[in-house]
Amino acid sequence: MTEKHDFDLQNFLPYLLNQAAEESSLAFQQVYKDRYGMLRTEWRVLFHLGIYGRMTAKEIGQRSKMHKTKISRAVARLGERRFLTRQQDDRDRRLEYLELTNLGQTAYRDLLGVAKTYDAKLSASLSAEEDRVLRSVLRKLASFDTAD
Amino acid sequence: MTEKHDFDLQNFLPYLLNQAAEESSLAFQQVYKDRYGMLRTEWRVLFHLGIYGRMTAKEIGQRSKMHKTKISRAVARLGERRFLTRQQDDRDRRLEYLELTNLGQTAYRDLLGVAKTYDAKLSASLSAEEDRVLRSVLRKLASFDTAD
DNA sequence: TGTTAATAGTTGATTTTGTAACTAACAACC
DNA sequence: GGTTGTTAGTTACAAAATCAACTATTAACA
Repeated sequence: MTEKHDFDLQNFLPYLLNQAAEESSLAFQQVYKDRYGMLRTEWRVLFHLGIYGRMTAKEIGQRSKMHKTKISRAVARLGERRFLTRQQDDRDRRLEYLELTNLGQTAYRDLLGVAKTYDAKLSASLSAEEDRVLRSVLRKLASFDTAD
Repeated sequence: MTEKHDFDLQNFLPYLLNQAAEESSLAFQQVYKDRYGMLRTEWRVLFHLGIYGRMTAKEIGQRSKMHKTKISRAVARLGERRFLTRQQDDRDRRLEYLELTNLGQTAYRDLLGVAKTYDAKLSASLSAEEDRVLRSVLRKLASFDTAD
Protein backbone atom coordinates (compact mmCIF):
# COMPACT_ATOMS: atom_id res chain seq x y z
CA MET A 1 0.00 0.00 0.00
CA THR A 2 3.06 2.24 -0.14
CA GLU A 3 2.17 3.60 -3.55
CA LYS A 4 4.53 5.80 -5.48
CA HIS A 5 3.12 9.22 -6.17
CA ASP A 6 4.21 11.90 -8.54
CA PHE A 7 3.12 14.65 -6.21
CA ASP A 8 5.32 16.18 -3.57
CA LEU A 9 3.96 18.54 -0.97
CA GLN A 10 7.03 20.66 -1.52
CA ASN A 11 5.75 21.32 -4.98
CA PHE A 12 2.37 22.57 -3.93
CA LEU A 13 2.79 26.30 -3.97
CA PRO A 14 0.46 27.25 -1.11
CA TYR A 15 2.19 24.72 1.12
CA LEU A 16 5.66 25.73 0.06
CA LEU A 17 4.85 29.41 0.49
CA ASN A 18 3.55 28.73 3.93
CA GLN A 19 6.64 26.80 4.95
CA ALA A 20 8.90 29.53 3.66
CA ALA A 21 6.83 32.21 5.37
CA GLU A 22 6.82 30.37 8.67
CA GLU A 23 10.48 29.60 8.66
CA SER A 24 11.62 32.99 7.52
CA SER A 25 9.63 34.89 10.10
CA LEU A 26 10.55 32.81 13.12
CA ALA A 27 13.54 34.79 14.26
CA PHE A 28 11.90 38.16 13.75
CA GLN A 29 8.83 37.00 15.63
CA GLN A 30 11.08 36.12 18.52
CA VAL A 31 12.28 39.71 18.68
CA TYR A 32 8.99 41.57 18.82
CA LYS A 33 7.62 38.97 21.15
CA ASP A 34 10.54 38.98 23.56
CA ARG A 35 11.28 42.69 23.47
CA TYR A 36 7.77 44.10 23.46
CA GLY A 37 5.45 41.19 24.15
CA MET A 38 3.71 41.88 20.87
CA LEU A 39 1.66 39.61 18.66
CA ARG A 40 1.93 39.53 14.90
CA THR A 41 -1.18 41.68 14.55
CA GLU A 42 0.23 44.26 16.93
CA TRP A 43 3.58 44.42 15.23
CA ARG A 44 1.79 44.98 11.95
CA VAL A 45 -0.38 47.78 13.21
CA LEU A 46 2.67 49.40 14.75
CA PHE A 47 4.50 49.27 11.44
CA HIS A 48 1.58 50.62 9.46
CA LEU A 49 1.43 53.65 11.69
CA GLY A 50 5.20 53.98 11.77
CA ILE A 51 5.55 53.87 8.03
CA TYR A 52 2.45 55.61 6.75
CA GLY A 53 1.73 57.88 9.69
CA ARG A 54 -1.58 58.72 11.33
CA MET A 55 -4.46 56.70 9.96
CA THR A 56 -7.70 54.98 10.89
CA ALA A 57 -8.26 51.32 11.65
CA LYS A 58 -10.14 51.01 8.42
CA GLU A 59 -7.24 52.25 6.37
CA ILE A 60 -4.97 49.78 8.10
CA GLY A 61 -7.42 47.08 7.16
CA GLN A 62 -7.39 48.08 3.53
CA ARG A 63 -3.64 48.07 3.33
CA SER A 64 -2.96 44.95 5.35
CA LYS A 65 -5.99 42.86 4.51
CA MET A 66 -6.22 41.97 8.20
CA HIS A 67 -9.75 41.46 9.47
CA LYS A 68 -11.20 44.36 11.38
CA THR A 69 -11.60 42.43 14.60
CA LYS A 70 -7.91 41.60 14.63
CA ILE A 71 -7.11 45.23 14.09
CA SER A 72 -9.56 46.36 16.72
CA ARG A 73 -7.94 44.12 19.31
CA ALA A 74 -4.41 44.99 18.30
CA VAL A 75 -5.23 48.69 18.51
CA ALA A 76 -6.84 48.23 21.91
CA ARG A 77 -3.76 46.52 23.26
CA LEU A 78 -1.32 48.96 21.73
CA GLY A 79 -3.40 51.76 23.22
CA GLU A 80 -3.39 50.27 26.71
CA ARG A 81 0.35 50.01 26.53
CA ARG A 82 0.70 53.62 25.39
CA PHE A 83 2.16 52.80 22.01
CA LEU A 84 -0.51 54.80 20.26
CA THR A 85 -3.19 57.42 20.82
CA ARG A 86 -6.71 57.40 19.45
CA GLN A 87 -8.48 60.54 18.42
CA GLN A 88 -12.02 60.80 17.19
CA ASP A 89 -12.81 62.72 14.05
CA ASP A 90 -15.22 65.61 14.87
CA ARG A 91 -16.90 65.50 11.52
CA ASP A 92 -17.48 61.76 11.51
CA ARG A 93 -17.42 60.41 14.99
CA ARG A 94 -17.26 56.82 13.78
CA LEU A 95 -13.68 57.44 12.71
CA GLU A 96 -10.73 57.31 15.02
CA TYR A 97 -7.32 58.50 14.01
CA LEU A 98 -4.51 56.39 15.34
CA GLU A 99 -1.06 57.75 15.87
CA LEU A 100 2.09 56.45 17.48
CA THR A 101 3.21 58.00 20.76
CA ASN A 102 6.87 58.63 21.39
CA LEU A 103 7.00 55.25 23.02
CA GLY A 104 5.44 53.74 19.93
CA GLN A 105 7.84 55.58 17.65
CA THR A 106 10.76 54.30 19.66
CA ALA A 107 9.54 50.72 19.50
CA TYR A 108 8.86 51.11 15.81
CA ARG A 109 12.30 52.45 15.06
CA ASP A 110 13.89 49.70 17.07
CA LEU A 111 11.96 46.99 15.29
CA LEU A 112 12.44 48.68 11.95
CA GLY A 113 16.17 48.33 12.40
CA VAL A 114 15.78 44.70 13.26
CA ALA A 115 13.52 44.15 10.26
CA LYS A 116 15.93 45.78 7.86
CA THR A 117 18.86 43.77 9.10
CA TYR A 118 16.81 40.64 9.05
CA ASP A 119 15.55 41.20 5.55
CA ALA A 120 19.07 41.88 4.37
CA LYS A 121 20.20 38.62 5.90
CA LEU A 122 17.49 36.72 4.10
CA SER A 123 18.34 38.47 0.85
CA ALA A 124 21.98 37.63 1.30
CA SER A 125 21.21 33.96 0.89
CA LEU A 126 19.92 34.67 -2.61
CA SER A 127 21.43 35.93 -5.81
CA ALA A 128 20.45 39.42 -6.96
CA GLU A 129 18.35 37.90 -9.70
CA GLU A 130 16.63 35.44 -7.40
CA ASP A 131 15.87 38.22 -4.99
CA ARG A 132 14.39 40.39 -7.70
CA VAL A 133 12.23 37.65 -9.17
CA LEU A 134 11.12 36.45 -5.77
CA ARG A 135 9.81 39.81 -4.63
CA SER A 136 8.14 40.55 -7.90
CA VAL A 137 6.43 37.18 -8.03
CA LEU A 138 5.35 37.33 -4.42
CA ARG A 139 3.69 40.65 -5.06
CA LYS A 140 1.87 39.10 -7.94
CA LEU A 141 0.72 36.16 -5.83
CA ALA A 142 -0.24 38.37 -2.91
CA SER A 143 -2.79 40.02 -5.15
CA PHE A 144 -3.81 36.83 -6.88
CA ASP A 145 -7.51 36.70 -7.43
CA THR A 146 -8.94 33.23 -7.21
CA ALA A 147 -12.05 33.97 -9.20
CA ASP A 148 -12.64 31.34 -11.85
CA MET B 1 4.30 64.02 11.83
CA THR B 2 3.69 62.23 8.51
CA GLU B 3 7.35 61.41 8.07
CA LYS B 4 8.63 59.91 4.87
CA HIS B 5 10.14 56.52 5.31
CA ASP B 6 12.25 54.45 3.01
CA PHE B 7 10.77 51.22 4.23
CA ASP B 8 7.77 49.54 2.73
CA LEU B 9 6.11 46.60 4.39
CA GLN B 10 5.74 45.04 0.97
CA ASN B 11 9.49 44.81 0.85
CA PHE B 12 9.89 42.98 4.11
CA LEU B 13 10.24 39.41 3.00
CA PRO B 14 8.55 37.66 5.95
CA TYR B 15 5.55 39.94 5.55
CA LEU B 16 5.42 39.59 1.81
CA LEU B 17 5.77 35.83 2.03
CA ASN B 18 2.97 35.68 4.49
CA GLN B 19 0.67 37.77 2.33
CA ALA B 20 1.39 35.61 -0.69
CA ALA B 21 0.90 32.43 1.32
CA GLU B 22 -2.40 33.62 2.76
CA GLU B 23 -3.79 34.82 -0.49
CA SER B 24 -2.70 31.85 -2.54
CA SER B 25 -4.14 29.28 -0.17
CA LEU B 26 -7.55 30.85 0.35
CA ALA B 27 -9.38 29.10 -2.43
CA PHE B 28 -7.88 25.70 -1.70
CA GLN B 29 -8.70 26.06 1.97
CA GLN B 30 -12.28 26.63 0.98
CA VAL B 31 -12.38 23.27 -0.75
CA TYR B 32 -11.10 21.00 2.00
CA LYS B 33 -13.13 22.91 4.51
CA ASP B 34 -16.38 22.80 2.56
CA ARG B 35 -16.05 19.30 1.15
CA TYR B 36 -14.63 17.49 4.15
CA GLY B 37 -14.87 19.88 7.08
CA MET B 38 -11.12 19.63 7.52
CA LEU B 39 -8.68 22.00 9.14
CA ARG B 40 -5.31 22.86 7.69
CA THR B 41 -3.61 20.46 10.07
CA GLU B 42 -5.92 17.65 9.02
CA TRP B 43 -5.49 18.26 5.35
CA ARG B 44 -1.75 18.16 5.85
CA VAL B 45 -1.75 14.90 7.75
CA LEU B 46 -4.01 13.39 5.10
CA PHE B 47 -1.60 14.41 2.37
CA HIS B 48 1.44 13.16 4.20
CA LEU B 49 -0.12 9.74 4.50
CA GLY B 50 -1.46 9.86 0.98
CA ILE B 51 1.86 10.77 -0.54
CA TYR B 52 4.38 8.99 1.62
CA GLY B 53 2.25 6.10 2.82
CA ARG B 54 2.05 4.53 6.26
CA MET B 55 4.03 6.43 8.85
CA THR B 56 4.01 7.52 12.49
CA ALA B 57 2.95 10.84 13.92
CA LYS B 58 6.55 11.58 14.69
CA GLU B 59 7.63 11.14 11.10
CA ILE B 60 4.86 13.46 10.00
CA GLY B 61 6.18 15.98 12.48
CA GLN B 62 9.68 15.75 11.09
CA ARG B 63 8.56 16.26 7.55
CA SER B 64 5.99 18.94 8.13
CA LYS B 65 7.50 20.78 11.09
CA MET B 66 4.04 20.85 12.65
CA HIS B 67 4.01 20.66 16.42
CA LYS B 68 3.17 17.27 17.86
CA THR B 69 0.04 18.44 19.63
CA LYS B 70 -1.39 19.70 16.38
CA ILE B 71 -0.63 16.39 14.76
CA SER B 72 -2.04 14.43 17.66
CA ARG B 73 -5.32 16.25 17.44
CA ALA B 74 -5.49 16.10 13.68
CA VAL B 75 -4.84 12.36 13.78
CA ALA B 76 -7.50 11.89 16.44
CA ARG B 77 -10.07 13.67 14.35
CA LEU B 78 -9.14 11.91 11.12
CA GLY B 79 -9.36 8.64 13.04
CA GLU B 80 -12.82 9.37 14.40
CA ARG B 81 -14.00 10.12 10.91
CA ARG B 82 -12.52 6.89 9.58
CA PHE B 83 -10.04 8.56 7.28
CA LEU B 84 -7.16 6.65 8.83
CA THR B 85 -6.36 3.67 11.02
CA ARG B 86 -3.88 3.54 13.86
CA GLN B 87 -1.84 0.47 14.60
CA GLN B 88 0.58 0.06 17.45
CA ASP B 89 4.06 -1.27 16.83
CA ASP B 90 4.59 -4.50 18.83
CA ARG B 91 8.27 -3.91 19.32
CA ASP B 92 7.89 -0.35 20.56
CA ARG B 93 4.44 0.22 21.85
CA ARG B 94 4.94 3.98 21.96
CA LEU B 95 4.80 4.01 18.19
CA GLU B 96 1.62 4.04 16.21
CA TYR B 97 1.53 3.51 12.49
CA LEU B 98 -0.99 5.63 10.70
CA GLU B 99 -2.48 4.62 7.40
CA LEU B 100 -5.28 5.92 5.22
CA THR B 101 -8.46 3.90 4.96
CA ASN B 102 -10.24 3.61 1.64
CA LEU B 103 -12.29 6.57 2.67
CA GLY B 104 -9.11 8.49 3.41
CA GLN B 105 -7.59 7.46 0.09
CA THR B 106 -10.64 8.67 -1.72
CA ALA B 107 -10.61 12.00 0.00
CA TYR B 108 -6.90 12.29 -0.62
CA ARG B 109 -7.22 11.57 -4.30
CA ASP B 110 -10.04 14.02 -4.62
CA LEU B 111 -8.12 16.79 -2.91
CA LEU B 112 -4.96 15.86 -4.75
CA GLY B 113 -6.73 16.57 -7.99
CA VAL B 114 -7.91 19.89 -6.70
CA ALA B 115 -4.43 20.73 -5.46
CA LYS B 116 -2.83 19.92 -8.79
CA THR B 117 -5.31 21.98 -10.73
CA TYR B 118 -4.96 24.79 -8.28
CA ASP B 119 -1.21 24.74 -8.36
CA ALA B 120 -1.28 24.75 -12.14
CA LYS B 121 -3.53 27.76 -12.08
CA LEU B 122 -1.16 29.63 -9.82
CA SER B 123 1.76 28.65 -12.00
CA ALA B 124 -0.05 29.84 -15.06
CA SER B 125 0.12 33.39 -13.81
CA LEU B 126 3.92 33.19 -13.91
CA SER B 127 6.49 32.75 -16.62
CA ALA B 128 8.35 29.46 -16.73
CA GLU B 129 11.45 31.15 -15.45
CA GLU B 130 9.62 32.91 -12.64
CA ASP B 131 8.04 29.66 -11.63
CA ARG B 132 11.34 27.85 -11.58
CA VAL B 133 13.13 30.52 -9.56
CA LEU B 134 10.22 30.92 -7.17
CA ARG B 135 10.08 27.26 -6.20
CA SER B 136 13.79 26.94 -5.89
CA VAL B 137 14.09 30.02 -3.73
CA LEU B 138 11.15 29.07 -1.55
CA ARG B 139 12.76 25.73 -0.85
CA LYS B 140 15.88 27.54 0.16
CA LEU B 141 13.95 29.85 2.46
CA ALA B 142 11.90 27.04 3.93
CA SER B 143 15.08 25.51 5.22
CA PHE B 144 16.64 28.83 6.18
CA ASP B 145 18.46 28.54 9.44
CA THR B 146 18.34 31.69 11.48
CA ALA B 147 21.41 30.89 13.54
CA ASP B 148 23.71 33.93 13.69
C1' DT C 1 18.20 -5.34 38.27
C1' DG C 2 17.23 -0.65 39.62
C1' DT C 3 17.45 3.99 38.78
C1' DT C 4 17.55 7.84 35.69
C1' DA C 5 16.95 9.76 31.26
C1' DA C 6 14.76 9.98 26.85
C1' DT C 7 10.95 9.37 23.56
C1' DA C 8 5.99 9.07 21.40
C1' DG C 9 2.04 10.72 22.04
C1' DT C 10 -1.95 12.85 24.84
C1' DT C 11 -4.37 16.06 27.76
C1' DG C 12 -5.61 20.45 30.10
C1' DA C 13 -5.26 25.32 30.75
C1' DT C 14 -4.55 29.57 28.48
C1' DT C 15 -4.21 32.54 24.57
C1' DT C 16 -5.47 33.82 20.09
C1' DT C 17 -8.38 33.70 16.19
C1' DG C 18 -12.74 33.54 13.55
C1' DT C 19 -17.69 34.38 12.97
C1' DA C 20 -21.61 36.70 13.78
C1' DA C 21 -24.14 39.80 16.01
C1' DC C 22 -24.08 44.16 17.85
C1' DT C 23 -23.71 49.61 18.77
C1' DA C 24 -23.16 54.10 17.28
C1' DA C 25 -22.91 57.24 13.79
C1' DC C 26 -23.71 58.92 9.25
C1' DA C 27 -26.11 58.96 4.40
C1' DA C 28 -29.88 58.85 1.22
C1' DC C 29 -34.17 59.26 -0.01
C1' DC C 30 -38.99 59.99 0.29
C1' DG D 1 -38.11 64.77 9.73
C1' DG D 2 -38.47 59.67 9.56
C1' DT D 3 -37.41 55.42 7.58
C1' DT D 4 -33.95 52.41 5.50
C1' DG D 5 -29.33 51.34 4.38
C1' DT D 6 -24.27 51.70 5.18
C1' DT D 7 -20.18 52.18 7.55
C1' DA D 8 -16.49 52.08 11.57
C1' DG D 9 -15.52 49.76 15.11
C1' DT D 10 -16.54 46.58 19.26
C1' DT D 11 -18.00 42.57 21.70
C1' DA D 12 -19.52 37.79 22.71
C1' DC D 13 -19.06 33.22 21.86
C1' DA D 14 -17.13 29.30 19.53
C1' DA D 15 -13.15 27.22 17.29
C1' DA D 16 -8.34 26.57 17.08
C1' DA D 17 -3.48 27.14 18.36
C1' DT D 18 -0.02 27.26 21.96
C1' DC D 19 2.46 25.77 26.00
C1' DA D 20 3.31 23.00 29.77
C1' DA D 21 2.52 19.13 32.23
C1' DC D 22 1.38 14.49 31.96
C1' DT D 23 1.32 9.02 30.83
C1' DA D 24 3.31 5.14 29.05
C1' DT D 25 7.03 3.00 27.23
C1' DT D 26 11.82 2.15 25.99
C1' DA D 27 16.93 3.07 26.52
C1' DA D 28 21.18 3.66 29.17
C1' DC D 29 24.02 2.29 32.34
C1' DA D 30 25.79 1.95 37.03
